[in-house]
Amino acid sequence: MSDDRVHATETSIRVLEGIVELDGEAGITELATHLSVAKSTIFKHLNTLERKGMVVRHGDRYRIGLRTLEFGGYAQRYEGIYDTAHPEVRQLADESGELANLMFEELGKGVYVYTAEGDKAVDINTQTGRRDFLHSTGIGKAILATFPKERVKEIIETHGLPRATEHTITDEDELFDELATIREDGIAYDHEESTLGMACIARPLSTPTERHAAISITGPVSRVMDEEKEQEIRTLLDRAGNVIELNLTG
Amino acid sequence: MSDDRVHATETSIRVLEGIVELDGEAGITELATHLSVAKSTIFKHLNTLERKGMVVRHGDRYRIGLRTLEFGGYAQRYEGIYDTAHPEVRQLADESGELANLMFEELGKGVYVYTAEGDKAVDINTQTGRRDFLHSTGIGKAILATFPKERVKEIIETHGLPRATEHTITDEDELFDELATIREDGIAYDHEESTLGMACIARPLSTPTERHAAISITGPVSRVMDEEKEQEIRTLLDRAGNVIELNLTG
DNA sequence: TCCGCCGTTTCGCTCTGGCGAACAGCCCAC
DNA sequence: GTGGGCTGTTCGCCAGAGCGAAACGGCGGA
Repeated sequence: MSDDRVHATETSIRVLEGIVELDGEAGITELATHLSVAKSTIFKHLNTLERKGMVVRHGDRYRIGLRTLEFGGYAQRYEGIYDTAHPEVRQLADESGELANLMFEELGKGVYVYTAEGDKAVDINTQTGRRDFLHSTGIGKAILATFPKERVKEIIETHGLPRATEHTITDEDELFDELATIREDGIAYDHEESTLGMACIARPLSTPTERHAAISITGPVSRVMDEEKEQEIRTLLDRAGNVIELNLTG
Repeated sequence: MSDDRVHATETSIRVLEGIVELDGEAGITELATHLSVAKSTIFKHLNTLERKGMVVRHGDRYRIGLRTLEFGGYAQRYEGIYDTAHPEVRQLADESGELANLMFEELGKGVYVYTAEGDKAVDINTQTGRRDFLHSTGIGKAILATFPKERVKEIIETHGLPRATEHTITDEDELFDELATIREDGIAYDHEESTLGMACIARPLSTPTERHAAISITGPVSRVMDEEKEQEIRTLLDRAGNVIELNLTG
């Protein structure tokens, strides 16, 4: 590992990040002050990014361009898991009526790689590509449970255990206890740990690749945690998980 | 328009493009020869891109990272059209059983921003984020029909009218005639113009934003072009289009 | 064991990315 | 109208960074 890096590329990416941080839309001066970089610098970067479609301008405002979506599509597709898993996740959404998710780990955080809405699903902004901490969601904890203790410690070191709600697990020991339970049980729960009022039941996927992944169903506590419904969801997750794992090894 | 540009950023993006061109996965030397750039240069760029999650390495192979998917999500979301249109497109897929698409124009090409599969849908690789020429697909022609003639000429100048199949329209005058028909009719057809055996019926969306868009249903010629089914699809597209346009202006 | 391929590192030279300041266009207040 | 303050845009300079060529090291196949 060396510190050979291309500084200009980093600034360009910071420009993209800046646009996101400024609610997806920004002007040149706005970005310059937000990132503490000279206006003229931002100008040049936006110019090149626009030329490549990574950014698009509406008048004098810049937004993230659809070109990024193209690259995103490749990122999805070239993980074999996606192809076999996404129809199952969609079916999960149809059968449960709730929100179904597929998450991959990357750089110690969780990325929603596919999300499907059932007919009763709440309109929470869980959208494709979103990144989330692993410790504060059920689906994230399911992924963490598939990692060796060392790796989990590494992740905690880099990202910490920030609190999302009053129920978020922020204590390291408590987290390790929880992960042990998940490993035994094969299922992870999330009781309002990432969003108040929302619960989530998740199942890790054991994959032949280096990519760690999990699937989950999310919904309002009242619906998802109802004893009968909970059993039904566990069954659905298990079936889907088995199908995916079977197709992957097959 | 000036030629102020950040060369290093362009190389970084070319690296991403290179990975895609090499079927989504590449090594350093491979990329260096493919892009005619020094190995050490590629090395540095990949290092930087990896640190930012734009690229991910499995052993000594590099792939597009999921970080791009995150940016892609923002690109989708910050077009108001997406939020109101994507549930309708999903419903189109469910009702027709075929493939339903939502396309936006960007930089003179068409981007599939949302795609949904019905239960009989063929597994063609029309995936989210894919870019296509506008002249050689039904949904693309629907978008072209919403542009003034000048803009269409510009697009032809930059991208040409490359042939995809023997049925692709490659003559400029013929294309303009076709676009006139589409404007009158409100519906665009694609008879094996982009893929042999496949047909597509599309409807332009008139939006209050600068983004030009269209929706379509795609399937095998035998199914989609059946007279009865064709009428059904036209009705479905019209209903969905009206709902979307109503929600956008409302 | 050697050869060849690949990723990694080193090392200069050149060029360019980044800055600050000046310029230009727009809109609003007055 | 007209001036001030906000944009985006351009100019020119200089340290430093991007890039290439070549050398290094590690792995695997012949």
